[in-house]
Amino acid sequence: MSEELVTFFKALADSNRLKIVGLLAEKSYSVEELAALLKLKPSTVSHHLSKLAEAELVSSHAESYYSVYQLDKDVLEKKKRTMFSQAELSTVAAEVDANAYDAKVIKDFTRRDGSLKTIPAQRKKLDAILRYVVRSFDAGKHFSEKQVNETLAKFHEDTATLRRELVGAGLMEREGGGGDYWRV
Amino acid sequence: MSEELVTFFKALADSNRLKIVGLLAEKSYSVEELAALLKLKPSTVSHHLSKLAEAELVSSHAESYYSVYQLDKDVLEKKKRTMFSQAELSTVAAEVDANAYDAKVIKDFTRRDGSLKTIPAQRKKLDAILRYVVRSFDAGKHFSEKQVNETLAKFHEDTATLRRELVGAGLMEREGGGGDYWRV
DNA sequence: AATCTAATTCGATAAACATCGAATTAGATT
DNA sequence: AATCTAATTCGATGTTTATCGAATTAGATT
Repeated sequence: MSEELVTFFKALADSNRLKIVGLLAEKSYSVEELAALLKLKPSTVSHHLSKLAEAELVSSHAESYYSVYQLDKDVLEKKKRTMFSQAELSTVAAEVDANAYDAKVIKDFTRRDGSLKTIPAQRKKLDAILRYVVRSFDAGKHFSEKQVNETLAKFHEDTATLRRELVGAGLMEREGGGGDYWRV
Repeated sequence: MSEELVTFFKALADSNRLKIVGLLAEKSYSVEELAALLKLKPSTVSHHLSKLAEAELVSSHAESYYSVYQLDKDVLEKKKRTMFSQAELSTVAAEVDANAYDAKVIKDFTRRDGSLKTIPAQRKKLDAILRYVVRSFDAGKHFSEKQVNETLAKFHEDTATLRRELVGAGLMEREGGGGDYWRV
């Protein structure tokens, strides 16, 4: 998906290639002419044109001795319209692993055995850890406060804090003073 | 002028930076969060963000421990609108030396003393050479055919061809069968 | 004031890339 | 068919750049 976008931006991320686009916007040119105008060797210009062609920005046709290149203005217009659209941006964002943040926090705060080194002080990290801890409670089942504490003790001695935060974060609910807990 | 444009495209010509833009389009993130999501080190993300900031695509503000980065959507919108406009393209094209083509052709076809090695067969090159040759005739003055031939002989022995082509290209005009020539 | 924590900067490294010259290819002219 | 000419491809080179880890900086919490 977004590799195509990178190809597009890479194609334009060079001052000589931008000049080529600027020149071709006016009229078509052969490789030789572009090389003379840019003071580059034909082989270099050929290389630049192949990058622009890969991004579908230019195309060429033979004309006597020459390969005459022209700008594909309709492609340019289309790219311009879709560029940075909501759809495009979220497509790019969708390529990142949304779980990577939680995974990193869990990795940072747990030991090999899965217990917590410390309880994170920072909100976002605590939330990630709570999402990790709550997975130990089967959904649908109900637990006494004693059972909850036993499970939480495998993670950290401060079971009271964990219990309170789980409820506060809305990951578990409680009913009655004595304590009937379940995962939401 | 176009260095700014190159900076802009370079900023977007990397898949991780595109992902950052995609993520920031949704909401703000700290460096640490971005690093976790992209599976990169914070120092690397910092480097990417500074490139995006240089292109004025993102900015940051301090928030407790964190530097929180946000996307500058208005800048993005503006860039999108002006991008590839007629004005922008001709600005870029204007940076190339319009005389470079003629200069290259003249260099390729003349000897140290300014005389022609050959007369170009190809139209565009011949035109460039004719523009070079015609500079030897003072504007405003009139010349007999004999005088014209004397001047052209310094360039090439085939004075008849040069004379005919100069008139044909509209660089000189003639009046009367005998020959009264002048530069236009 | 002392201590944390995240961000940034710096130095190093490996990969990507712009540029060139030489060799080759593809087409057109003679 | 033989010969030109421009374009492309290939190999080499020096520069840029993405990435990391270590050291430093800047701010906030205790």
